[in-house]
Amino acid sequence: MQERRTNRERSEGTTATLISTARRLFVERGYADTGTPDLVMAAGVTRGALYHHFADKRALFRAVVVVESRVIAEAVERAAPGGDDPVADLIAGGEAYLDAMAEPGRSRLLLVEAPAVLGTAEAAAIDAEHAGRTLREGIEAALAAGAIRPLPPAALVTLLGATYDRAALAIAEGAPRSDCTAVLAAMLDGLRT
Amino acid sequence: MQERRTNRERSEGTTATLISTARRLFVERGYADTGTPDLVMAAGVTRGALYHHFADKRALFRAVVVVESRVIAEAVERAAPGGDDPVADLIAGGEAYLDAMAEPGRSRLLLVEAPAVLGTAEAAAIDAEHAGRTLREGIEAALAAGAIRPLPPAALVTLLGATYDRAALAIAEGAPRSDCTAVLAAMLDGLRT
DNA sequence: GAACAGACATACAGTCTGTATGTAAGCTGA
DNA sequence: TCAGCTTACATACAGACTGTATGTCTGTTC
Repeated sequence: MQERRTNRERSEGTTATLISTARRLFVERGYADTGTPDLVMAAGVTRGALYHHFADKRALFRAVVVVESRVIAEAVERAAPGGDDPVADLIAGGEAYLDAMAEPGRSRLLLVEAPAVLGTAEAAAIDAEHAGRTLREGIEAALAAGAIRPLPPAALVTLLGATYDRAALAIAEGAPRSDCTAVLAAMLDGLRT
Repeated sequence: MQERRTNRERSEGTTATLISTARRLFVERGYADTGTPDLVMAAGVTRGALYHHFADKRALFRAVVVVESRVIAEAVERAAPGGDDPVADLIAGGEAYLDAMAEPGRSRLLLVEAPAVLGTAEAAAIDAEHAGRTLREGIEAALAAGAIRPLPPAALVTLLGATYDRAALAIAEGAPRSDCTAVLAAMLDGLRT
């Protein structure tokens, strides 16, 4: 019953197991309260494997954040592929974002722990390649179409993104989603031409 | 030259020294990278003193967060004591908030580390007693005066607060303040009746 | 198939946190 | 005023964790 595997398969399998296990534990207990001994035990490997594939615990956490960010961005893009009404796309993308962020623990991982562990700069850079990118594209499209007021795009992306982020966190902590979306809609109104 | 001090004076002096030293080090290096040995060395006391006055490292951090929050809230209240134009007060308070948050490291401490270390619930509770309270009062006044649309107050406070928070962080990281305030003003416009 | 590289497993060193114990100084009632 | 008590520390210790160094075994390559 010895399963014979190529080296590449071994590596990919081990890293995938580590990342998925880390994702679960970091979500359940948080980064600081998840020790690498526990983590590798749950993954069925040893700390040697972890430190062979990742520079340190932080690098593993970063990998988890990248995977989660990618999942979010894909969900948003699926919901708002970019039609002829940019503001409607923004709203649809926002709803999809809140849906994707409803996955338990995800908002804490991406919005609370990631900036603290990786630093705001690195966390923002990861976001800018994924969910943040979809928001930026949506805003640029709306600006180009003249649908929203000519404001600095970078600040628009940052502040509108922050609003959606905190809405996701609030909903995860039990706030009524309809209340949040009502306020979000009003704020978006203010950006309209 | 033995200075004779009452026990109460000793305690107050030691805790004050610990808190101010911790504030400096947590701001400079962050919570996780500030060890208690370093901290007490810088404060000129021993770890025994620290653990005599605080339950654990987290409790000391919490004390720092409370002090900083209080400073912010006082600055905001000084700038917006509550006049007859609630929206103008909101804007003035927001400016004061951004000013107060410009103190280097403060935004990271309060907006990034506090939620990660204390948890979002406890960080939000502390905020709700200080800066968050001033915002809530401002919004309630504006709602009562009919100056802004009748939206759920809790969601308004949360999401508008989030926008100001992220603006403070962005400014601390070099974003042009005028860009941020322009977008903030537009979003506030959306809330107006 | 021999040399090499990759993928781990194990052992170790350093550091940190929280606790338990010891001590000196303030406080308090008779 | 002083014996007894309490507060405010200082010191010593135990447990845990992170990152590194070293050893081994399997796949790969020439």
